[in-house]
Amino acid sequence: MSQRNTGVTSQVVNAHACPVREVLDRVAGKWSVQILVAAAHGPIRFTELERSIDGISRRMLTLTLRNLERDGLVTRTVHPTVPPRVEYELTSMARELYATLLSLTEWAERHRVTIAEARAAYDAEHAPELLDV
Amino acid sequence: MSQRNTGVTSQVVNAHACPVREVLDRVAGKWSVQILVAAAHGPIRFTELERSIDGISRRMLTLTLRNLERDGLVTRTVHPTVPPRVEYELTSMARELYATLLSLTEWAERHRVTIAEARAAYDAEHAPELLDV
DNA sequence: CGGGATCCGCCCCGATACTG
DNA sequence: CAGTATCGGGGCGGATCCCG
Repeated sequence: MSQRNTGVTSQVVNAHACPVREVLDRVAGKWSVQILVAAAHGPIRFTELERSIDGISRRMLTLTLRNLERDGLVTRTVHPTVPPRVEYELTSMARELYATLLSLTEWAERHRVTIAEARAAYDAEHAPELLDV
Repeated sequence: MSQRNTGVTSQVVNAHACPVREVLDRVAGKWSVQILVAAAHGPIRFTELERSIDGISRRMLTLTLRNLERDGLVTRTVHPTVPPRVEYELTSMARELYATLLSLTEWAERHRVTIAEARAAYDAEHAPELLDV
């Protein structure tokens, strides 16, 4: 099967499942969201993305951009100038998605502390048994 | 460092980054969302989850539930009856998250066709070069 | 400048078997 | 019924080098 790999396992299998997975398969990659954020305010060049994201490798930047382009979330425009100039821009579809992600951001910030506490409590409850005795 | 693995790489590194990643790290797992969906309407037993999700292994069901529990998204209640009876239930925090996921669902369904077309176009444009010559 | 190609480690997840 | 333990594959992502 000549199906390309987009980032998270199995497109085919989960197709029938809830559509949320479709979104997640597209956005759950380690860098996808940060790229969308960085490109949210207008066209941006490859190197600008590379510097603004911090920690990303050229490889992953390229791969993630390709996947986003493939899914119609970003457009890639090549300006055939002497030093090559490539600009990436969000599609309207991607800008809608970006807006939607904001409600997730909200949720995360509202419950960030609670989650941290829940983790600490869980770890305190389950880890010591290994060291204690 | 005794930090547990929750599903998607690096908690520490991305802590400073956008909080969306925090949510995704928690939900991007292959089964997390389906479990949240299955448990959305009320307490549900382990085996009920296992049967209602279809395709999930006992192992992954357990692991994903543990992570959700650790993050405070589900509660685990053990009834010490003769055949053991364990019920999982969403916390209010998780129900809020579930509601938020609905806007993602919407987005996915609105653009599902467009995305599929974008993919087909991209693949048609980039794949043939390998076979053609 | 904007990539592509390759090698490799790590973690996610599946399959199977065993337990209280 | 509700898990745990172990083995193993696959793919995501990092590092490095090379190209037009």
